[in-house]
Amino acid sequence: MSSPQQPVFKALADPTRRAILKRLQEGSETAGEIAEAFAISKPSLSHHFNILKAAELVRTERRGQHIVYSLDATVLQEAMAMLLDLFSPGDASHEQDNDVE
Amino acid sequence: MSSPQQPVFKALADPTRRAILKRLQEGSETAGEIAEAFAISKPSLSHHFNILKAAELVRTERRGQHIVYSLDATVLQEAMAMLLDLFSPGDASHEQDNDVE
DNA sequence: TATATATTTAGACAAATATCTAAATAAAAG
DNA sequence: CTTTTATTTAGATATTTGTCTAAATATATA
Repeated sequence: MSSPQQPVFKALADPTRRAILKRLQEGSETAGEIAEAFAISKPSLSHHFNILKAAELVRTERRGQHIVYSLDATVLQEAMAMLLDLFSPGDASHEQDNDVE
Repeated sequence: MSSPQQPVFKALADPTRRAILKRLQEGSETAGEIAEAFAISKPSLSHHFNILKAAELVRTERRGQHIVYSLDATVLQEAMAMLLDLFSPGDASHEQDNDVE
């Protein structure tokens, strides 16, 4: 079994992506709206969107010419659970795979 | 203000490092003991230790010729808090800096 | 249909990362 | 004080990552 949350931790490792999630937490936004808030090019943002989508941290929906991004908290919860696990010695009943080859 | 938890998320992004933390959660170990559990070289592990130390996720203590590594959960809690923040729209009273240049 | 707007894909490139082997350092034991 | 054991540092290298510009795609509108 290989770690299903690897893409999530990778996604969270970048400050720009965390900032995107932070914005989306306040409400859905179009790619363009998000792009306005950052100093990097739209293609670069698009690349970050792809990583967030791959990690299932965001969902997308087309609305006319716009693509609306919104937060998907489900996977975030799993990542949290994994971190929580690091706190709680003893209870290893729901141990996760650690993906070391 | 620049993100103080950037090193933590970077540290957590690597599966080997997460596995190291996981082991330490069960109890402190020497560098050598940890190394035995992984298929990579000791210098490579040492590199990972440095990153974990820089993120303040582990502490070290010399015991004779051995160096004992143990988990430091403090910073982990802060990371958790940041993730938790992503869940709770509305309450922005303890908002964190997002470190986008 | 032609044009404008929104977003993504393609391809290039520099910087960061994970890994390795060889050498250095530190402590213990003979 | 020399040797062994434990760990780290140095330096090299291949891969991954974040960024860019230019081009492609998709939708809306004149």
